[in-house]
Amino acid sequence: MENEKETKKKLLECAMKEFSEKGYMKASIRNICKEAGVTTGALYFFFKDKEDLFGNLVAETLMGLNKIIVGHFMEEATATKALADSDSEISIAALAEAQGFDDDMAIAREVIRYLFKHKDVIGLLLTKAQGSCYENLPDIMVDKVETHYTQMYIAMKGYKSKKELTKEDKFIIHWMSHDQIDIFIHIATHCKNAAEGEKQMKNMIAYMIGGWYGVINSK
Amino acid sequence: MENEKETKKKLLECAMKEFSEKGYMKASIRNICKEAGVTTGALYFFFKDKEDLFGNLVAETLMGLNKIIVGHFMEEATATKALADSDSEISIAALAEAQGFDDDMAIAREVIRYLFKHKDVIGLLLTKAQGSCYENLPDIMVDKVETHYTQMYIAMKGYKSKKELTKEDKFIIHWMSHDQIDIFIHIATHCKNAAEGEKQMKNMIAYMIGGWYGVINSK
Amino acid sequence: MENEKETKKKLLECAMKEFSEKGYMKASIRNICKEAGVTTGALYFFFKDKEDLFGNLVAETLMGLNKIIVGHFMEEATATKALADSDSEISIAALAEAQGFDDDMAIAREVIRYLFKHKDVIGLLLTKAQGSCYENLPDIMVDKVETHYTQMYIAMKGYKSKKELTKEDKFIIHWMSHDQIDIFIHIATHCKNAAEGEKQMKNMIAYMIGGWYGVINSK
Amino acid sequence: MENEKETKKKLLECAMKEFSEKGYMKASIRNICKEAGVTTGALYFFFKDKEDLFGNLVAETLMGLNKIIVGHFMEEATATKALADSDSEISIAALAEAQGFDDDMAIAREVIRYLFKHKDVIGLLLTKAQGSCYENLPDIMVDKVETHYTQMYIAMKGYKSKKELTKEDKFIIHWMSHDQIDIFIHIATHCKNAAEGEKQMKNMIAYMIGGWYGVINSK
DNA sequence: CATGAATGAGGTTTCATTCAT
DNA sequence: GATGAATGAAACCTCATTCAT
Repeated sequence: MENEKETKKKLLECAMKEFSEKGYMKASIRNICKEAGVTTGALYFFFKDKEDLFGNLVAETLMGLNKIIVGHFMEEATATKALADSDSEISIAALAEAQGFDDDMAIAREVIRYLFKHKDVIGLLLTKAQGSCYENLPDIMVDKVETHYTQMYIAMKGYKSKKELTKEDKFIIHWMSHDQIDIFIHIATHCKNAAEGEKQMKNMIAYMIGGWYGVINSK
Repeated sequence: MENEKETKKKLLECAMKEFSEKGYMKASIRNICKEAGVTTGALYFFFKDKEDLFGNLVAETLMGLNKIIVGHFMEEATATKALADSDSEISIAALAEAQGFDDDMAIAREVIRYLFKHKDVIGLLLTKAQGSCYENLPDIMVDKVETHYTQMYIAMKGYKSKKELTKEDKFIIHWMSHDQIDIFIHIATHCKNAAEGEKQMKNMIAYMIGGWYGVINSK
Repeated sequence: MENEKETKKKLLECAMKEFSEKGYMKASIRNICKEAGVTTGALYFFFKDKEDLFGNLVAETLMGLNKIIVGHFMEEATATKALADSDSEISIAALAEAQGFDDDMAIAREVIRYLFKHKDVIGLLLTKAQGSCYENLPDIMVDKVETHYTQMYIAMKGYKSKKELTKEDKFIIHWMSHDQIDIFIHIATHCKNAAEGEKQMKNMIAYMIGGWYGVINSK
Repeated sequence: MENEKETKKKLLECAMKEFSEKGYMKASIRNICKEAGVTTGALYFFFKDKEDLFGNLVAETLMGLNKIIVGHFMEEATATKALADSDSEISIAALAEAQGFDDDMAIAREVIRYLFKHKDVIGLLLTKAQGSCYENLPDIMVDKVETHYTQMYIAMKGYKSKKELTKEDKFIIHWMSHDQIDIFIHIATHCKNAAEGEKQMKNMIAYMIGGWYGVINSK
């Protein structure tokens, strides 16, 4: 009863090690099994295939991350949108600043804590997934953030509708969304722990906010 | 004499196609040769191994890129350093702004033109090199930029020496260097041509400058 | 007590499905168990191995079929033999015709009804058994029929003993036996139900009888 | 130069042996290579995959067989059709008999000779191909013969058009077509050589002709 | 009666590379 | 310069079967 999942655990551990060292594609099922002291058949009893094995390593963490990101940015998007529907122009910009950015640190803090709570899995997902179905994860997260940032950008620019967005607007919004995700990735992959991550995050946020205003105020 | 380099050219063309489609690791030497209408033996006459083949595709472009980046940022670094050695504090910041940023567009323009002049090879290097010895290229370029940015940061912060740099300073400098490179990559991979790239670059620079000031001015 | 045979039944059902769809060799024990919602261990409690599982599916039907064929053809063989031992030559041919063929429809009808009563199992046996120990079933049945047909052939040819059979005689007897079985297989696999099978059987019998006379009367 | 295709030949020989002994599905690529004293990679230099290997063994023979069967039965079909378009009813039946059957022996002789000329390959195709793309070969040949036999049946029945064919007619035509092919298979798999095959064929043809008349004349 | 776990051998196919000619 | 042939290792995966519990 106690050691009933010993093998599976061992397999997952060894898989984690192998994937972390070699990346998804170069990781060898044989190696993982050999390391775990088990035949390949045993692995295939627990996991459907290589992808499933990788999935078992990251799925839970990924869902949690997703919940946090979608959750927060959706909340905000709704709030921003509500305000964007009101009349006074000044208040919009003020609010965007007050609500959009000042809250950022809080959100970021949660994200970062989560990232570090699952540091190794996150590392796998962000830098070792090439060849698996998770290889586009950052892009997917960027997409989610982008929706939110588009609303915020519209509000700050004083646009009345999405239709006023130029090609250039869209491009820079995409970039800033991308950069937002990249900041998280950077912190996750360059800081030792959450405490340090949060500390560095302050500058990162200053950078981002500065960047936003740079863009918004540029002619 | 005439067709003796025909085969090599064909091979390189087909290799470019294969690597571009599948990435370094999934690319198949056999496929490349089949496509080129040549046996694998022939390929190994011209190239030492898979890595060498890839290298032949990208080496020249890479060296050119290197020259541009190193060249420019080194020039600047020298100039900035000279100024940093002078006394007046005000002039330093003013200069950093005047010289550091205003010139950025010029440099960026050159880089971008170069990127688009070798768009396909650059694409290979930036997004398809995983598994080859070039997979860390962006990191290497970041390192180069970082030297320059460190000088600039010191100047703008009014530090008197490198020794005043805190851990946080170093971290954000690294991030901004990374982001600078990322901006180039983003443009190279998201714009159709140099003209569009340059157009989008304006906002990108506004973003970066804003970011810098955000960081420098943050308490 | 009640559900103790539930599992076995379920297993047999799923085995039937799997064997029918993929044939003996390609059928997967794992699949069968998965489909039955049971582990492979359970299957091996009820059945010795793959072959035993297949056997359990077909054994009963096979025995019944065997009984019918052997039974009937043996009866006939005895009857024909008795007549063959009598003297009058004419009566032999007349009888062979009168008794041998006219009864065929009755026998065939019974066989066909049986085949369709166990259509699915018969289908398994006749077309999906390759790789199992039943793959030669048709040959075995042919052998049984052949004994009978040999007697009948001797009678119709007016031979006095088995020894008069030439190599050619034996060959065509074997063929006709084979064809007889093939007719049953053809009907079992090409007709929807017994009724249709019986209807088509008329022509088949006309064909066979015609064939026999063709052979008997040929120089 | 002389032994340049030694390996391929060896591989084909061993493949022939393995397929003949175990059938397509149970045949093992590894075994074939081991037997040939070659690594699996070598096999995959010459053949695309298992199916291609099997195909190389049978393709040529199969095409030849096809040519013979299609060729002959098409000729006949044309001839019969031409006659069927003429007026006198009697002549049609007479002709069908005279031309349709009397020529059968000649055609059969050619087919049989061909079968025995490629006895082993034919054996492979007819009894060992299950699991490969050739597993339905007999059915395909039956289809080809069936077209011809349908014309012949119409002529002998005195029908004026295909539309007069009942379901029963079609069924028995299919059967007789099937049986025709089966006769060839039977001979190919039961006779030692062409000479014996041809000898046995006489009775087989008598059987078939008798069968046809049995069917045609049955009420 | 059945589970869950594991074996071990085997399956086909692909890979980058080598080398005599 | 290039071919054709071959290597040998490795890839992922599936199989029927066993057995302690």
